[in-house]
Amino acid sequence: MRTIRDVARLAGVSTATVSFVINEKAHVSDELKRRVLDAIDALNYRPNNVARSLKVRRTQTIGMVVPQITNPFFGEIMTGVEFEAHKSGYSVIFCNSNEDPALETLHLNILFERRVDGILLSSSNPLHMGDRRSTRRSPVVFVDRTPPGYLGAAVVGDNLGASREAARHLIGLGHSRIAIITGPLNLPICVERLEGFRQALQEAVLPLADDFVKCGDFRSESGYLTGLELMRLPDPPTAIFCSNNTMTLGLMRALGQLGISCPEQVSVLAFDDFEWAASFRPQITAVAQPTREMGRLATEILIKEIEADKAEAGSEKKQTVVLANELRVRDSTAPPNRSLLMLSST
Amino acid sequence: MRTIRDVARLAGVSTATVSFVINEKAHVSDELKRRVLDAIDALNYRPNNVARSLKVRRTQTIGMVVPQITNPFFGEIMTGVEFEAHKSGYSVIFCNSNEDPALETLHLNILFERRVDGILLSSSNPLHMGDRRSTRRSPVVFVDRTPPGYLGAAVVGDNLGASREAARHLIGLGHSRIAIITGPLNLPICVERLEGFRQALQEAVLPLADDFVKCGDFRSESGYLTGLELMRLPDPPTAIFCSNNTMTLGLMRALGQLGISCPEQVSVLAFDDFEWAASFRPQITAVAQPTREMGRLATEILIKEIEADKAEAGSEKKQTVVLANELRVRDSTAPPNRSLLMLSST
DNA sequence: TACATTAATCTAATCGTATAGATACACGAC
DNA sequence: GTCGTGTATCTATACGATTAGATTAATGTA
Repeated sequence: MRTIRDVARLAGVSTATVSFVINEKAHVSDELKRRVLDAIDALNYRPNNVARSLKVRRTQTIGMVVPQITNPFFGEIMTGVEFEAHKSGYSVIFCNSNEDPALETLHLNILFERRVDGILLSSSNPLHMGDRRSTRRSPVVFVDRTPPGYLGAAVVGDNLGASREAARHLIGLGHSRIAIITGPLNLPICVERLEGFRQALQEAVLPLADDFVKCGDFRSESGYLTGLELMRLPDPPTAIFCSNNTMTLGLMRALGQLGISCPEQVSVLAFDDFEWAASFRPQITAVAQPTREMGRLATEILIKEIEADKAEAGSEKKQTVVLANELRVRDSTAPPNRSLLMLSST
Repeated sequence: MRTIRDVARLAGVSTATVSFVINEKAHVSDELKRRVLDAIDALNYRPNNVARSLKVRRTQTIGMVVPQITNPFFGEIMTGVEFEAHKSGYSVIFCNSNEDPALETLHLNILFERRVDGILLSSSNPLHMGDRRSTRRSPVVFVDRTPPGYLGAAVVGDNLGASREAARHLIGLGHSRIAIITGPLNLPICVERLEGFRQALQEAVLPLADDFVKCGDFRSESGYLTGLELMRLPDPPTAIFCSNNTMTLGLMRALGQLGISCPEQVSVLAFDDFEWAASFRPQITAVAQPTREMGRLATEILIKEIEADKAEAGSEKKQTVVLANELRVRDSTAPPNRSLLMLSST
């Protein structure tokens, strides 16, 4: 492997000069510049960024930890992250915490030891206090999921507002027996989604039976199981609000298995849209979050913070940015069908 | 930021001793070990992996370049990669080439300058010869897509065999007017998929009209457009074989828009399965590739090669591993319906 | 001509770690 | 008591780049 010294020797200059032409940091005469470039070419030299990082104390790398690398929701976020990072000359290391707080902490430590310049975190750790030490070391921007009570830099969706709007939509269609499948309630986003749902029901003076609040774990299987439970109740709901995309997949599978048609017998409204939702039946009415933009914006903010760190240590106004979500009404929600309802409950 | 020297000073030992206890490379007395660990704890010291990498000339990092980070197909592969890499103590930098050969080359160069220990590549560059120089520098394992005529390390699916089997399935149902939507034909995998399809038709002595071979670009939109073209032919096909998942989404959208029902009026068979295929109507009959396993296995092979490089320069038997694909028959394929056919062609 | 100023280039230290080789010490065997 | 052997620890250099500060050359000015 060639080094900057090899290039310097072949070009008959000092290593400093080679460094200057590579990084365009100082003016170098045309003559020397040519010789250096020729030497680089002849030796097929590529700078070693590890050495560079050690010296300049920046790696041009950001780390991102997500709870489910498989979930297209995070896939879209990652796409936005990769795009924005690459645009600004950063590479990104993606890590999968698999919804496991311990694994998340492990990943954060690994990333720190690699001296990433900053971290994007979609946390699955509700007790994030213990990690303050490790996250405080380098700038962190939270994406989608923040720790409870967190007030620093973050980019999130309007979970409460969107859920309230979603529930209103169902109520507006005439539903009064509405159930919700929540995610793990130690995550703030899940509490917010439940809270928005509750508010809408309260506005409309509708009851919310305990039976109608099912707590899942964001995995497909839990959507399937809680879906079965709900629809096997003596008086099943006429509409279900499901708190994320993977659980919705499970829910739809449960309906299919029970032979319950949607939206004729039960309406389904999902949090999180999927790209392919428009290609199949029923087309799901969903709350769409601007995922790619979330990733892009979080990265932009993080990089701004990283580069500000250099200039001034004074911590800027770190703010949580809340992006608006959009309710996309499609075919899976419709007015309750009383005749069918009677049929199914006999 | 604390360094190993700070730890050594506080513990009253040399940096070598600290290094030994951290890496467990040599025996250190219990007494000193305790003092070192206490000092590490007191200073909240974290080793700097950048410096370590420079010294030992390994970064414990692998780079992966994929054509579409958004596509769940690659998402699954990445999941397998991340899992296996983390298991072996490697981090992974994911890059998105966005099906752009120039961007792919740029990413490969960036990864090389970062001195990744190895590279996983799902190439969108059909003329990959020019890159030999850059890819030869560190071990490379191709995943899913290989360059034409490539014979080195790779993990791929059995495209030809699976396509042949898929076409046989359609033929077995009684179809004789079968169309195909291919991907870009400069990619070997696309040629293979077309070839397998052709072989099955030849076996059955069925004709393949030029009209029935549409070339897409692996994006949803091209599936939509070619789908429209196919179904607007004077004599449209009774079955369509679609070469990847995103184009299938477009195709289904086209059918929906034209009011053509599947499988009653046309059967659809897709290459690439989706996790959610079982949750919606119609449930798509698909060729499922073992994506996660592809990623996992490719990573395992790559890491084995990396760690062998250390020991012996002798290039092992680098082989292309072909994983079997599975045809999952669901609802989107059925025998052609003659009465409906008559109806639609008048 | 002598001197100040500026620009181009070089010298040498540094980033934080790993590790080869040197050193010191303890323990038996003779 | 001497010598060899093995173990524990330390000293000092190297990894490959950047960059402050020194040096040299070129130019302008009085």
